[in-house]
Amino acid sequence: MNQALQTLIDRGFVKACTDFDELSKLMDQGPVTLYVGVDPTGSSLHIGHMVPFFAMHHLQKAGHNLIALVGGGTAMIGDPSGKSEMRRMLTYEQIVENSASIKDQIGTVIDFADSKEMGKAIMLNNADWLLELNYITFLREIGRHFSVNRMLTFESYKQRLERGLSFVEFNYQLLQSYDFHILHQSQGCRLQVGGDDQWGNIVSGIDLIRKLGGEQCFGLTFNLITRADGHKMGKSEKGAVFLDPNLYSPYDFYQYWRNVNDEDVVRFLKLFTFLPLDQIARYEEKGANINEAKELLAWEQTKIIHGVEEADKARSAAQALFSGDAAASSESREGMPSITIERSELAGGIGVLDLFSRTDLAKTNSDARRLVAGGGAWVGQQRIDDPKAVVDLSSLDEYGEIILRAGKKRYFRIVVV
RNA sequence: GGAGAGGUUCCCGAGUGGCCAAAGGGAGCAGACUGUAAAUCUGCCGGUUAUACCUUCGAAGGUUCGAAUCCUUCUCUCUCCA
Repeated sequence: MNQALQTLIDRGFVKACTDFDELSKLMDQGPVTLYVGVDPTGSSLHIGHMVPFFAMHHLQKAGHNLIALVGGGTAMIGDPSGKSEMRRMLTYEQIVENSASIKDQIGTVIDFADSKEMGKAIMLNNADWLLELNYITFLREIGRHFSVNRMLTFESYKQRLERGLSFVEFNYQLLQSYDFHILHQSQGCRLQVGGDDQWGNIVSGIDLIRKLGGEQCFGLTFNLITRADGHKMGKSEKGAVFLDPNLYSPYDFYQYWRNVNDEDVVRFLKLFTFLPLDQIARYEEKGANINEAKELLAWEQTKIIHGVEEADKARSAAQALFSGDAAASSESREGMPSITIERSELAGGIGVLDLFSRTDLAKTNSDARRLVAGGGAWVGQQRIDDPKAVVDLSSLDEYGEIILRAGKKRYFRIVVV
């Protein structure tokens, strides 16, 4: 088996391949150009989106060339694969804007700069060829190769037939197949990778290329990553775990990984970090320090996405807080989510409910009230049991700040200016 | 185009004139237990200037002392027929 391909298998990425043996041979012969589709429907990716890119990182290191294809054209339609509802349509401007920020995020894992010892990586937008398509020409040249009977046998469409599927969405597979064809022609792309939900679309792209007289192409899909508790990867109580630090703070990001299930740690270390497998193997032995593994995972992952500095900050903040030493060094506090409050306002006294609801710890006053009633609200080292309690300058700690806490894990820093 | 079923609080899903801010489950939050894990148990789970008040049951009107519940129109979804 080809070394790079074997790496992906060993690290737990691979779900299926159209032809392992042939693909392996091709990859042995030299750099292969491969592509993955990127969904630009949001301004930020979340960690669930990153799986293919972590996989591609390993391929790029092995010298293969990558194409991240932004679905600027297809996003204007919506993909039915595995979705229970039609995606909302976006304007072209939104998509272009999203693509730019998404490229930066992908850039944390794969390298768009031209470095000699690795494969090249580029980003393309299928709007460049889809928007100018002529309907009749498309039907004549592409549409005739698709059998509706066959399409209806695909699992993704079967599900949607239960709930309803618009004609527009039904066309998605043709467009994605056409993308592959275009990339094969213009970039020599031989391989499409993606989540397992893309299997049907990938296979039909390969078929299309063959029917149009192209070379044999390949498809490789990755496991859809699940969590031991059955939740979707990348979803947290706060919503999606976005990569954009403004949507999901590096501290919370770190905490997300720090709190993964025991059963998930090793699997995630393989998938979401670049640590060598023998180093990860240590944590597979029974009796291994599982909490150390979680810290490692959280730090590595935060480092990759947000950089070493943020990773260190998040780690020291977390370590300080959870060791019970909430008044830890001032650097460790910087990793904590915070808001600022005017000194004069604090001097006049602020009700605890008001204060909590101004942070992320409570959404509303009522929410804060429930927190207090439940015994989960803390100001500094002091538990608050009176919803009418008032916080003023006397609550400041030795750093002239106030650390609020909700429950055991959620901290928030009030900076006085 | 015709016939029928239906849109309930984050999700699923009860409720068919007052006892409904709306059963039950899930998710979520908090407490206990722990290892910043899981499982389990307990409480909470629309909003507010909070034992009361305000806004919710697809939308707008109407009947009524009183409507998520009845009537009208509109709208969306699904099923069957063409």
